[in-house]
Amino acid sequence: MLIDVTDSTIVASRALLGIVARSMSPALEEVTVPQFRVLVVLSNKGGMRMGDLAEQIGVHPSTLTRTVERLEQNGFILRSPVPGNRREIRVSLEERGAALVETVTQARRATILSIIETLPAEEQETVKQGMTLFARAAGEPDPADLLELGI
Amino acid sequence: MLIDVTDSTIVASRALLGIVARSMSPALEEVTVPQFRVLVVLSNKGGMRMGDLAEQIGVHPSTLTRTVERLEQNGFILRSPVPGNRREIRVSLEERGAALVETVTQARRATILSIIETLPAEEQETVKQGMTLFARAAGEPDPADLLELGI
DNA sequence: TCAAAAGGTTGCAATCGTACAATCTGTGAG
DNA sequence: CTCACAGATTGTACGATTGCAACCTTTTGA
Repeated sequence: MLIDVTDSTIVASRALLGIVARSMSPALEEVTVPQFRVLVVLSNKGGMRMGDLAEQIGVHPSTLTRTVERLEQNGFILRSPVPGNRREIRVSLEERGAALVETVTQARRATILSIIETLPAEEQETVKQGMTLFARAAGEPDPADLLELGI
Repeated sequence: MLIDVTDSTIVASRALLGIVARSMSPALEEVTVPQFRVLVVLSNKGGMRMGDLAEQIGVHPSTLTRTVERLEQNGFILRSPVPGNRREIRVSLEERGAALVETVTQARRATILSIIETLPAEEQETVKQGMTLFARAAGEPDPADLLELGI
């Protein structure tokens, strides 16, 4: 029985992964995965200093400088001086960057919604309860893990 | 209500994605993501010709040649001539490659199992039903989508 | 038999990500 | 004021992915 639940969950996870990957795929024609990670972090946590961003993402500051450079050149983000401190640089999302993340998020939601819509109401309720229980038991995922995939 | 189910599912998907990413992360210290994709395909579909493998993965044959070269040098896969045809080359998993994929799969199962174990039996049942319903409604994910993430 | 097609590999070039070391500018403590 | 430290960028180097074009060998069809 325990095996049953695990198997069901693994199968469902494959379906969800497919959805996530597909939702991201258009974005990956505009930016690379590491670049998208930057956008996602900025979207979740808001603008921040270069150093903090590098730490969040887990790359060397010099690496981030180059990545951010490319993102800025393509209009996804903005680098601006911090008032009152001329050493630090603040990075934040430009409209284009925010829109890209938003597009992916919306696509994901829309896909899931369209799948759930195909179920009768009482089955929707079951899905909701099952997902909620699992999510609660699993706890919040480590953000660093999610970043690995650029979520 | 529809929104509720969608939200629950999205939250659960984040948890599942964290699990998937974390399970993959040790493997990514041994191979790159594109390399891992090759291993996964070979694990799922068995050995095949270079050309077919390139098509499965969606890269140019010449790209695959180089990737496979590296995997072979590190003992993850094997390139062997096809008997009866001296043009084609068959690629298949070496023990080391199979073990790597297996490790990731097992880690994923173990994590999910450990989470589900924390639930009382009747909640496990609910999770099972919910996951099963969702998975069925979602259908099989397009393998090409999954590959995007190296699953 | 011979030319065309199939299957793979090599040469070449561009792009990224990555880190380390060195550097430059600013800040802050003494 | 000066010196150590903080924050970020530049110089440098390397490895990986990627595709295109050219090429070699083998197969196959006319």
